[in-house]
Amino acid sequence: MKQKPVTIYDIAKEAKVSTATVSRVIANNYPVSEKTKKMVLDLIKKYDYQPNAVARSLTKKESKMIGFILPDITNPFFAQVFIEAEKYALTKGYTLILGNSMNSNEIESKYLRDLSERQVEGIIFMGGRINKSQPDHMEINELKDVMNKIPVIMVNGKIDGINCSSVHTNEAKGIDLVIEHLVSHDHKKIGLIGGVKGVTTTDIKVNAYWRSLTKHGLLMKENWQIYSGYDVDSGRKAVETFIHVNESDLPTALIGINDLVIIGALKACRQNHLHPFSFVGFDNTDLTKNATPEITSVSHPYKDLGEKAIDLIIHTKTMKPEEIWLDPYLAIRESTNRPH
Amino acid sequence: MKQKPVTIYDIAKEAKVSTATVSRVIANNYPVSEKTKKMVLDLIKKYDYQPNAVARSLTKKESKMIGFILPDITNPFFAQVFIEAEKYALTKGYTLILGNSMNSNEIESKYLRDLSERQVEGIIFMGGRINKSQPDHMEINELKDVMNKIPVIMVNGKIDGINCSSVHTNEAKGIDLVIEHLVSHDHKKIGLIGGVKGVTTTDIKVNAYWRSLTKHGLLMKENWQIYSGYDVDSGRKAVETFIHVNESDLPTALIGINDLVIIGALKACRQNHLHPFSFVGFDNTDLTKNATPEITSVSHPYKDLGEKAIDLIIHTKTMKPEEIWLDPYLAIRESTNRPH
DNA sequence: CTGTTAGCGCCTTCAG
DNA sequence: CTGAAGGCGCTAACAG
Repeated sequence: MKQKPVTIYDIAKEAKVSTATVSRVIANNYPVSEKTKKMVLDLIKKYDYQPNAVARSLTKKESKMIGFILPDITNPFFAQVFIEAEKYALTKGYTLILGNSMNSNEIESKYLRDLSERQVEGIIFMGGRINKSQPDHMEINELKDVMNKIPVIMVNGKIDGINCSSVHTNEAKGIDLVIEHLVSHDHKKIGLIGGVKGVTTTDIKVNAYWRSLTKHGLLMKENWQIYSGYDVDSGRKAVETFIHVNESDLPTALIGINDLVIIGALKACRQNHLHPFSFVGFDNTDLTKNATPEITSVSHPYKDLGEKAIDLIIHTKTMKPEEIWLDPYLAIRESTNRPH
Repeated sequence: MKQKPVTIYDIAKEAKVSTATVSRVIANNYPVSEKTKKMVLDLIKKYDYQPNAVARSLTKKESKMIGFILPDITNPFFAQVFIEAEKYALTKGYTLILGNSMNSNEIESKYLRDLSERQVEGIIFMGGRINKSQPDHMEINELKDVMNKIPVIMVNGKIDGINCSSVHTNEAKGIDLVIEHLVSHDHKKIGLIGGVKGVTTTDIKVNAYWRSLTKHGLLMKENWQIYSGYDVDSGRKAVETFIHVNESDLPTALIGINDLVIIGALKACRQNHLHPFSFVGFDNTDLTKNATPEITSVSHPYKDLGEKAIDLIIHTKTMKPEEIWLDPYLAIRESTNRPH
């Protein structure tokens, strides 16, 4: 089964030319006579010769690989960004290596190291340590070590003390869009649920929420903003505390820190026969389209996010750190209506 | 920012030993005096030296990378398997390279080629060409070419004319489980929707469906099995044709070829005020847990699927092709009840 | 247009 | 226990 691989040398020998010539016809970046070119090409086909990318990487000192570290590809939000990045990278001749950290710091570190040893030309980082407002020293230092060797860029994240390029969804603007939308549907009492205080993206959204309420002169009740986490169950729990705490004075619309949370909230409301709510998610994952009712959600500019991330890696060698901000948009669906 | 990388040679020089010695302390597989070992280790730390995995791959002729080609990582079914494989691979010292084919034949071919050039030690293949009952010659030949060089293994797929190792979910058994479950809840009229005739997994499920109905002596109506595709919309469409074709004589339970289809069906039923149905999905993705009601679904043995796939790659060098069949189980949820 | 010659960074005999 | 030397497969000057 495993045949010994044919090398550029084998081809050269049989073609009675030098390896340099073979290399040239493969790279096709240098004049070679039509005749020898054809001959070499024929042999390449005959033996199904494939250049050894590892050897090439070693000589050229470029691996044409880019690392991508994220917490969990099973999460459609990350998967969306990743796949856009991959599609784009492919057109540029790059291959991505995905590292799922599973929210484990050690695995994150392991991949950081592994990818760098594998000579990836850059690492795209999403989630994990780059979203903590208080990352520890070790974590920062590891990143810095890697950044001494290859460019690291962050998607929707930022760490104090690390100065690298990044692409961001303007999530604050996303919240603005939601609230404008709700206000235009006559909602005056709007709640925000989910997330964890101290996680960058949560903080951004929460701040934007309060700012936007103020701007629209809406009622602000501290109890209408509830931290609870990021999964479906967090959404359910949030609704329950909600009912407890706010009793009769409930908002007419609920914004989830992400889609999972709002789905949990929707389920909980249904179980408790609470219908006056409008629901808005964040991330615009498939979940929102598949839910009943279909849920309005803020969408990241996935394509741009992925493509810019790749561009930053490819070009960062020659550029100084750059921060790119991209606007989200609102995917409006059935879950937002006028309050009764 | 980009400092010139420190090599094994730099370390050797400063330690006044040979590169061989440094190599030995790194590999830690050969006697080296404690003193020089410590010295080298200190220097490695001092310069944050990391061995160049590309160079190592070249000399050792092993890349410690495994390729994984699948249609779309955004699909939680594939993502599940991939992530289990990745976790396991990591413990074995391997890194996975993911290739999303986006259901494009060309991309599939491109990755097949790219991964093989990158010297991955094997390729795990899911979906795409390995699920067609009539793959074309080109597709098969490409696979064969690759298989001459490195092991290829298939997950839940098989092609005539290709003889390689594979891991499978026993999907027929999954259908059996569903029907038993439904029968035990007094269902006698059971439908199956979704899928495409000629796609291996669909064919398996459809065959199992008829066989199981026979076995239980249930009513078999040709119109109760409807091909329609794999996405949410296919589910919706299936229900609509259903209503058209079967008019008053509707089954009391519906099985979806996968979770997406059953979710579409659920939505359509709700819109048409059709409530007597019980619903069962296939794949046990998060979708089923997040739906309302939560949907009963057949679960693949994800962990085993992923781990066996890796094992097959790692060990296949010394073994002859092997076919592993794993049993699914039924995740029972709210969507299956007794018929009225 | 083509061949020769050095490496790329590391590992692995083979001698000490 | 340690060093010297060769080579993995390919590319990039440098000569012709």
